[in-house]
Amino acid sequence: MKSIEEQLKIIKRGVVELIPEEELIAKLKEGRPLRVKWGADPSAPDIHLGHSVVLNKLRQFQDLGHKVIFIIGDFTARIGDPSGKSETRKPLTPQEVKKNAETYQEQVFKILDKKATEVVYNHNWLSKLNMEDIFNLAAKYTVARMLERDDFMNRFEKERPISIHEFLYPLVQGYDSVEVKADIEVGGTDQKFNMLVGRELQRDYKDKTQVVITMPQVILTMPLLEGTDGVQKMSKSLNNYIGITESPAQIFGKTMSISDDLMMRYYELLTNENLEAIKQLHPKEAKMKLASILITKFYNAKEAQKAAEGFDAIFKQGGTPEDIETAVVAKKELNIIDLLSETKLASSKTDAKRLVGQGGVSVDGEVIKDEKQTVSLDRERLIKVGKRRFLKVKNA
RNA sequence: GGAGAGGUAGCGAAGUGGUCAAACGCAUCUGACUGUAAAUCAGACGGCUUACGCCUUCGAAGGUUCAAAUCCUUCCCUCUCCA
Repeated sequence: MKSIEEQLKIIKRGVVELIPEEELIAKLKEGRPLRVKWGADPSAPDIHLGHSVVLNKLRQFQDLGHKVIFIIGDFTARIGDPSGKSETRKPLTPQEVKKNAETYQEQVFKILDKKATEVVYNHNWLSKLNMEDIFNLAAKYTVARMLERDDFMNRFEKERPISIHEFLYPLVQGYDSVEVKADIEVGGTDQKFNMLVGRELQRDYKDKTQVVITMPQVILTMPLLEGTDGVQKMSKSLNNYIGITESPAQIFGKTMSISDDLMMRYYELLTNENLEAIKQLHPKEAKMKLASILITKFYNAKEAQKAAEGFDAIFKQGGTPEDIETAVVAKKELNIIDLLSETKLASSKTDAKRLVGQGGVSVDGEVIKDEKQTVSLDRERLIKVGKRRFLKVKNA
């Protein structure tokens, strides 16, 4: 095991806040594998680069000999979180949760070391709490303190609804820390409040759980990664994400489309590259390198190489990518509009007409201007919509 | 329980009987320019139709009217103040 100093150096890389550092040092001095908690809600099992910031940190802990306790928030996912206003997230069935949780794990273990990870489901203890337990839990915190949380305060000030049970979420998450006897909890800066609640609850429940917790969990917050738009945090609902299960070509393309400023941010949070050295590169070269690093991480170096070559082929030489999907259409010949809508390249016929009218559609490299044009499928045709959507179409 | 305000397209926000498929902003999409970047500029942005036009949309359901996002009734939901 590395020295305390070495461990601290690695642990602190990229971290926003470490609360409190002295306690972490004290824990590290005990020389045992620490229990590092990380919780996830399996309602949308799609991990993207934003999540990977925290996952990388967890992996670092594992590489230092510590253990990750991965809590799958299946209980909370089943209840549903109504933070949106019109679209109350519908509660998931146990089957859905189970399926999501499995998918989630597959993705998580692209980054985490399975051997050093303990996977637990929080329904195991949460579903056993009775009304009395819940009252006790709820009594630990006050409304004023709950409203300290940014998210709640904002909504409160903007006169947006906050449901009572949402106040329970931080408590429940904190209670998880009690159950799993966490030494450290890692999360995004948006989780700071919830994680701090965990600290307090661990102190409060010290006697009840009969666990000797010398010190409550240490909090470690990681920055929230901006999405490809460079402004808002990466999230699936904003459609500004790069998912780790996306194809190498997609990851490459999306990475290339981010702004130069954002690129440096990604380098900082997602790689271990020397930032000064990167700044010396031509921005385009640097961006291609970043894309390759990411693909190597989620796939392998070969795929990264392939994606880079494919990218060059398309955009430098005006060619097309190699792995284009092929759609099969029943008819031998059909109108370009129908073709676009049937292959889902356009969301509707009106949309298809718009695209053609704006010169955004080409077949076998030829731009189609006339929306009445028919496309014969006597052989495979290559359809291109916009700058980066390709589809091969052939007759069945 | 009482009083008041409000629910409009992905989001924010105008619109208070016909000229409303609904201004404007953001997001998105397409084109130009580029490094498939950003920024900028131009255009599009409910659906169906070659088109005239037709159909569906303004919390929900009914109703008034030649005509409703706009008026009436009931219901659902949110916020504020009082208790």
